[in-house]
Amino acid sequence: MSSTSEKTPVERYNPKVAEPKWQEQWLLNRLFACANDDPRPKYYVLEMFPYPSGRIHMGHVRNYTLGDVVARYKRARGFNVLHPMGWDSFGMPAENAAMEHKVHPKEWTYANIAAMRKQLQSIGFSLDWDRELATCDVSYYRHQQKMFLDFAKKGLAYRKASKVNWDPVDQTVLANEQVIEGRGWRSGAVVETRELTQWFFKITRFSEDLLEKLDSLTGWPEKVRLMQNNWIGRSEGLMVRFALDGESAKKAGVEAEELTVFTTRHDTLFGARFMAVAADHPLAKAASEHNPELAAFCDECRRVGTAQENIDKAEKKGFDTGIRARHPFDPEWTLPVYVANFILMDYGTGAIFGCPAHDQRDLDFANKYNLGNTVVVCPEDQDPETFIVTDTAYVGDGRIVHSRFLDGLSVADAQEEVAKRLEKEEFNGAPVGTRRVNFRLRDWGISRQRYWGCPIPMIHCEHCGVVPVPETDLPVTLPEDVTFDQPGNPLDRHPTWKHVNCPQCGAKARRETDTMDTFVDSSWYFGRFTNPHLETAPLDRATCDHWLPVDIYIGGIEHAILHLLYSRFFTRAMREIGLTALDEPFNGLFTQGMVVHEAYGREAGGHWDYILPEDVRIEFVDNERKAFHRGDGGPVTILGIEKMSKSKKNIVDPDEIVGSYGADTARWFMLSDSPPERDVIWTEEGVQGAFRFVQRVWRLVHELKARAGNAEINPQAPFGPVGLSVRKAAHKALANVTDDIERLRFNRCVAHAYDLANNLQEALAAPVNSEAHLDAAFREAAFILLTIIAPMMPHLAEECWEVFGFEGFAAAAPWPAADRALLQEDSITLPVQINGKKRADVVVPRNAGAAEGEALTLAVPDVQRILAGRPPKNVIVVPGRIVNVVA
RNA sequence: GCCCCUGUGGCGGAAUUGGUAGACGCGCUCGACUCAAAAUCGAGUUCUGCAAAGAGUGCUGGUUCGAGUCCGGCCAGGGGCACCA
Repeated sequence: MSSTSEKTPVERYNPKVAEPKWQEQWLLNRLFACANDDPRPKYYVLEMFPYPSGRIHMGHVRNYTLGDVVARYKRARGFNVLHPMGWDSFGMPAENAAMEHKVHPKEWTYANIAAMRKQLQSIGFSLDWDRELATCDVSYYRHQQKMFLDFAKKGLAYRKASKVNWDPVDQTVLANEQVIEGRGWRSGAVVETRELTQWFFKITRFSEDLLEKLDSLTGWPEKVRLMQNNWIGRSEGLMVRFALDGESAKKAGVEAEELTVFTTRHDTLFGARFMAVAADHPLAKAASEHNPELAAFCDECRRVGTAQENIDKAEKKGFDTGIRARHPFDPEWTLPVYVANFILMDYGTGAIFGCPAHDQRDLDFANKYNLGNTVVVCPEDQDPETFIVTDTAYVGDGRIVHSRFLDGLSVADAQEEVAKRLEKEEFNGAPVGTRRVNFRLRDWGISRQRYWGCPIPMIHCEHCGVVPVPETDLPVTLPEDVTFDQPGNPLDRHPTWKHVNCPQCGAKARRETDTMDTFVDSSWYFGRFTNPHLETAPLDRATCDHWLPVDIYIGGIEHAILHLLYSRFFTRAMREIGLTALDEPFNGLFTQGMVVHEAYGREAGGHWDYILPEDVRIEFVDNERKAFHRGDGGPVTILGIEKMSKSKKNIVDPDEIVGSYGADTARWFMLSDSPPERDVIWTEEGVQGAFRFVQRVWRLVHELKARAGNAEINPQAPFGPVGLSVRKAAHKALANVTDDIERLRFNRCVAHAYDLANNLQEALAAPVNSEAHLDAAFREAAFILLTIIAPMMPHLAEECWEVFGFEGFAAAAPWPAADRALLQEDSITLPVQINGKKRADVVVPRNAGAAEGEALTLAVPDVQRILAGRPPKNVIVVPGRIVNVVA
């Protein structure tokens, strides 16, 4: 580059050279390796680990950038920071790849991991790679198998029959999310409801605790706590045992003498008109045996299944079993017992008493079968004699009516009265009523008919039943010689793998061929990171309890329930088997927004032909943004801003961005525009803006270097006006960034950095010939500027650090404290409002009281002009803030 | 249906938590440099208005000396749950 100007232009900053250089230096100097026995206070930063799909996407870049800023900042603040990375590496896509590309899942997965590791390293995340783990490593999942056995011993893992979505073509269980419009998402086959015996984790043992401890998770977003609260779904009610009329039961061929229901509205017991049970209820099954019509009805109910759409469409239907139940307060009063399609077997007892007047579903049902209704709760503003219910049930509060001894009571009092009486009432030697807390939460079914997962270490023996694999035989490893040329579970059709001898009796037995849900793998990896190479146990208790809970856990909101709830369950289960003393795994939780991008397309024969952003050119025509195709120049429609997805082609590849602008630019842009919890819109202009700033910092640092001395700052030195303003700007920025980084307000940190750069540029342009200590002020300002950008743009900071010759690495430098004395001005300018509108300014001494403030305000010419001689009615002086004159 | 969140310039957003609305960035306009472009630098950019001034944080009412912020009622957008007895 040639130059004719006085200043020697600085060569542009080249991230392609600088970034790999510093990444290598950090690694060589082991700056991010973290020791368990370090005496400094600990800080555990964790981002949700990725599935190794093959390439990282912008969502990953955002997620790990957010975590990296915190990790680097906390390191600078003197913490021993644990910031690890791993791979959630079991799961379906590897098997799909095997089926489609004839590549072994293991090979595919580890190749992806290698590629993605390289990508992550190119972005300069300060990760401790010594602790890397993949859940498909035998050294990881062997411990999971051990935990499974320990859980089983404690009753936390068990087998039971349950209904599942079964894909008859792929011959596997599908999760609810994998059933689209009643068909398997891969095969397109109509999904059947099957009753299969599956392995479950007893998450419901901790329902109460999982709910209660939500209150202690003050570092979690309110929204996530609320979602978990709803998911666990606690409700208080009463279990009520209804005696069955013997004669009618006998006629129906049923031996049962009673029917138990769960209710939260026992105050409406006198409004009962019928009873209803689920199609799978034992009573329905027993009665079906003697009644083919009823059996057919029950089959029909089962077929409708659990798909949401069916539920929405389905009409309330029932079938009278002929059985009659006796009212608990009046043996002469009998109620018909129906089998009904809207009763769920797995909530409560699978049976209800129907009170049509005060429950919409019951009312719909009663109206269809002409069962009538009795109003027993009357709204306060209604006359009990005239208040009736026809099509809309009344579910609100009110006075109890038409209910014998309950009349006149409130809903709450009536519930208490009913509970008290029925607790004392006896039937067959036990109380009729029992108070009961019921939860919506159900146990976690973990069996998957898949190959690429953690094998469940159990053996089925004809003589001994289900027998655990002896611990000495662990791990149960996946066989490698498997085929994917036909549907179904490769483990099941492997010629030898499943054939084993029973560990108890030695007879020929069958290995469990189901593997675990991949959510199991991710439910404890955060603990494993604390001691990832431990061979003798999943965790070392002391180490685990030292590091956990995770101080800040960062990831997407989509895991608000599943992963986060499962991890909370696992922590409790691990506590029961003595692995930890921990209450909760994650102290702080941050849910980041998505990376979204404009989508572009052209209409082509009734469908949208999407176009990659890189093939689109944006121009302004008459002040309007227009898009054109870079290839043929034709007009392109700008579609909405959406989540980056392959199908809409609105994706930007991190490698491309890092390749053309560098990692720091990508990181800076990710942090700059939107608050981290909101979606960020990825734009080419925004990236260029970030890149401009990278270059601007580079130039600025060189200009500062040219003006700065080598002397350290002496705060007592007599600074001139420029030096003082430089120092004030620098320390203000430092104080602001410190404050905002602690609260994860990175978009504001970015703004403060811009502010400081603007201020410094202004100061450099100021016509100063000589001013005492100005060189030291510039040196200090450069140091502060680099300190505050270092967590966000670590490579640039490092390169500039070297330009200035500051000591050591920027990445290892301690965080300086802002000089608070510089943040206070001697006199301040207060806005003056007159009747709430800003009209003037007044300059007052920093410590001016209300009286002095008022006097100075009333002396301001503008104020006097507006008041025009009239005395103000009131003057409110908020010291240091504002003055409001009421005229 | 129930529960929750969010509405601020052309755009992303800021506003010390009741105290100067629009920081900072993007975009746009004008100018300087250049043969030219890029890069860079300077000026401007909520709306109406030449200006003085006035209006302004989804709409509407209220509390307050003072409301983007608090309260009531609407409207719009987004999310979660849902035959849960």
